Amino acid sequence: MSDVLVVDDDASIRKTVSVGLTARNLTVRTVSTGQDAIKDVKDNEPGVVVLDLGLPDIDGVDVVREIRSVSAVPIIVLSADGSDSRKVLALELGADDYVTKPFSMVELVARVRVAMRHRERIGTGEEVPMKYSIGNLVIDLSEHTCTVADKIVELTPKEFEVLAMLAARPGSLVTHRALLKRVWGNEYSSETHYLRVYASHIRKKIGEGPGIPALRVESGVGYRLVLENED
Amino acid sequence: MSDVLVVDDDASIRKTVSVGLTARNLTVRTVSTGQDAIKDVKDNEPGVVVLDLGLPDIDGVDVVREIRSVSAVPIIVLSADGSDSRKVLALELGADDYVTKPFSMVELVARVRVAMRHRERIGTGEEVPMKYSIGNLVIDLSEHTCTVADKIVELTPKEFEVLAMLAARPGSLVTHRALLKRVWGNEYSSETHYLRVYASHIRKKIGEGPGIPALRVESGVGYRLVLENED
DNA sequence: CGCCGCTGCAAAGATTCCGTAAAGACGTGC
DNA sequence: GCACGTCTTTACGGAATCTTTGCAGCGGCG
Repeated sequence: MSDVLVVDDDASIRKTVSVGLTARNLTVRTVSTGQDAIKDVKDNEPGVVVLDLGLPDIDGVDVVREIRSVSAVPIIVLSADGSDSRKVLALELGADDYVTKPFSMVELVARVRVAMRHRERIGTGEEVPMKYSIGNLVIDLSEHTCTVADKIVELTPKEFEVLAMLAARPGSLVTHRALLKRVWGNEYSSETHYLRVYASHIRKKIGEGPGIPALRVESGVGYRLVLENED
Repeated sequence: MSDVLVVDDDASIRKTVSVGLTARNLTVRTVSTGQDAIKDVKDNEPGVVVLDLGLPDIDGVDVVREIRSVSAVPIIVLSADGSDSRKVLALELGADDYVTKPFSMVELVARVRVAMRHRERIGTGEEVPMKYSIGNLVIDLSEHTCTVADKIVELTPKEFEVLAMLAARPGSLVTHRALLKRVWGNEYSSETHYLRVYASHIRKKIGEGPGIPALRVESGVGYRLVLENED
């Protein structure tokens, strides 16, 4: 229930985290590989998983996918640096939070506590969808594919992340800042020219027409994905 | 809950207001000094406060300040004449509306009702609602959209902010200064010509008609969004 | 009535923001 | 090294937005 599974190949991090969390009255179990992590989740149903993305055997993103296929346990991802694009992918796949290394123990403990409180809620129906459809556009997070009218559209990683974030809230405005923070990292939150370029690419790739959502800009604020009905 | 505290040193006004509001099924309590008013707010938590600015003991503006420091109760200010500059000050300190003496009972009752409706919203836990509806006008903050009778109205960022601020307190007066401060920043707080231009744009975009709130100006003071019922 | 402050509105100018293309930088695999 | 895909950076025309300005109308007041 209040046990934490820590997954990291680095023994010193396992030690630090383990000691830190134990000191806060949490039961900790540590493993060093993705295989063991998945097995432990199946066997012991931990309360929270703290997962390093850089594992020796399986890519951390795949571990998230695997865990999500069998459990709704909150996952906190440890990413090597802020620009690691896999952390975004991990979040899209259902990870709940991430912490960038190096991190302070206080921070991690805080996140773990938040995740535990969250956990009580997700059991009650609100699942993280693995697939977003807006008209003929389908973003499949688990397959990591984008299709328009059942035809696969090849997107680069960054294009996919931007589009996935917009597709997660169809019709809603997503600010420049939010997009930049999540896809490029906190420190890029004012480099809006990236968005201009990627918006252009995405539009070209998904095309336009009835049933295809349009990527609309709100000048100076952000972007949104809308399915329009021409009058 | 639906009780009104009337604060005025003039006994005849206390009587008039008291009778008028009671006739509309409202519970009325009257006091004659600022001291008593503040005490009553603390002790009895009235639903609305009707406050005369010209009190014998404490300046009305200070009473507003005091009440605001302990309660979010809507305050309707009574000012001696239209040129009383303290009414603007009172509004900026958090009063919700003002009525100039002499006033008609219908007018005051209407203001009290608006204030009560406003209060119900803040009372029900939803301190910062993500959506404001006034008749057919809906401002959705999370989607960042504005619709009139379910049709999307495209607003520029500044237009949206101005309208959202007014929609957050439907019927209540929002001062020029408050609008300018929030939308343009502190240093623009006297450039009222911006407001004239944007008020014009907003009116043109949301249109007018039954169910559509009107953007009314209170000359020299501020703007308000009111849903009118033409007779 | 004339003056004055405030407003609504329109139009033009200034500024910021966007879309697009194109070229350089970077890493990966051959 | 070379080819390739991706990301980053830059530049510029055009669009959208913001700011400024001018003028007419309205109401209060002497």
